[in-house]
Amino acid sequence: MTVTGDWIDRLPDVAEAMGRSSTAERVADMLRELVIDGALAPGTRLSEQKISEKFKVSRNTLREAFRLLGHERLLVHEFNRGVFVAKPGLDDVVDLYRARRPLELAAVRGAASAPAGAVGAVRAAVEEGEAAEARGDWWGIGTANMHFHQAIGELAGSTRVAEVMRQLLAEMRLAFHVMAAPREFHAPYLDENRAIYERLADGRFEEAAERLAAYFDRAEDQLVRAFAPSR
Amino acid sequence: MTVTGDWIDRLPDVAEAMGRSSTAERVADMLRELVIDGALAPGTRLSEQKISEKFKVSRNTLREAFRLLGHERLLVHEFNRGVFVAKPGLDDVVDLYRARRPLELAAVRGAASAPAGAVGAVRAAVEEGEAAEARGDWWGIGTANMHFHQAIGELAGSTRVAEVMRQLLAEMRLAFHVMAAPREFHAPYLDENRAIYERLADGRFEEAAERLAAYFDRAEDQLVRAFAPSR
DNA sequence: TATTGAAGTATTGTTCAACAAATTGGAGGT
DNA sequence: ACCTCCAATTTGTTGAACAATACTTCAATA
Repeated sequence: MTVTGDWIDRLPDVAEAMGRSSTAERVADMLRELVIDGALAPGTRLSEQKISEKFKVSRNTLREAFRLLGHERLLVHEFNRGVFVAKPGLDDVVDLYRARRPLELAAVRGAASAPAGAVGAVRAAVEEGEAAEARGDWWGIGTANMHFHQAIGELAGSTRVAEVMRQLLAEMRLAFHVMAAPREFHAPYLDENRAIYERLADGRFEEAAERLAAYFDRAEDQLVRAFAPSR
Repeated sequence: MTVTGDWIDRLPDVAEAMGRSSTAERVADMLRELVIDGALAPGTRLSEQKISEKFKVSRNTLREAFRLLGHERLLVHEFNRGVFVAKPGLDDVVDLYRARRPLELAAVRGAASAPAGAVGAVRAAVEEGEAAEARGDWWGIGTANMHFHQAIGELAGSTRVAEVMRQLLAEMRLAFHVMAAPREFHAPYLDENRAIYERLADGRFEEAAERLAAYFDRAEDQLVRAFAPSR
């Protein structure tokens, strides 16, 4: 039995499953959720004192959490003034699309060598969206749409691309809170997402990419228009 | 004279020029330089106590700096164990190229709408490399090469793309420290960089992109081979 | 010999209290 | 309405303290 073999190497990384996380990270997780869900409106100032009292953590720990979220562009840290919930403007939205487009398109075009299960995740996101639509949960549709694009990014099979996508999409989410009528925004894309998925599943990657490109054109255009009033 | 006009808006952001930065950021800057230049070898453990004494900052402030660099993947933070200089492996190098490729290629293909001065930055990087070669400064060649690709990324005209590129390239820099013979690695690409620049300056973007793609193939292949021994 | 267990030590995680430095807001004078 | 000055508030940073965890050492055991 001392012939351990190497099955041990194949064990999943349990590190995270156990409570292996700092309180700063947990605080950051909470704040991230609050920001993304819109509980904290863009532009809101986050007082160190109040929040550290509310969460029962020290100011130092809270500041670590702020640093985390600052790097994700969900909060902006103004020196000697405090941290605020980011308030994406029109220029930010344009910038976001400029970053997303090449990453997502390349991921789809190269989906032939996507990691196992990646296409399945795309399908899951499509169905998640359709389910949300069925029960009239428009915010759920938006969430599913984010999951869809996250899954698209995952096709690239790159940890870093996935990470970047996660950040970009979280910021998109914030942008939706700033714009005029987010409610009707996502629904029209449900069919489009399914169409993209089906081509993906069929191995017609170039077709899928073209559709995705068209999606980007339309979505950006629409979102930019929705931003016209503000900023 | 009260007709201030709007020239004031065009002033450069002075915020950073004045001492407008936290000590945590300054500490992070120093550490970043040390890590990128190889003064701190990959895998090195960074003791909070020793470094905070050396830099004369409190542990709390130092930890904020660690958080910053951790997000850039230059340091890895292992819970309850400390922070270490990241030690990129073969898989990381592959991942880095997977992220860089689509971003840089898209930037070059769309260079027609690059911001003013962006192409000039590419040229500057090319010449910086040639100057370094002339005086036999091989590490300078590597630096110039990073600047070249950073400038390529800048063609996309996106703050976020530029930021992502900066991070990816800093990590590449780390990878070079791990690999076998970094010395001879960069020099062969000097001519290639110039060729790409010239096509860029001539508006032959697709040609430039094709050359860049070929560069990626060669470089990744070569780098992966250089990693064979370790990890 | 190799593995397990039980100290003791060193390091990180987190909190707290204090003070310096900067921004904000308003009172008061012009 | 505008400017100056002052006070209140908030952030920036420090140092010390304690808890929780990891690392080391060494003895005991199979």
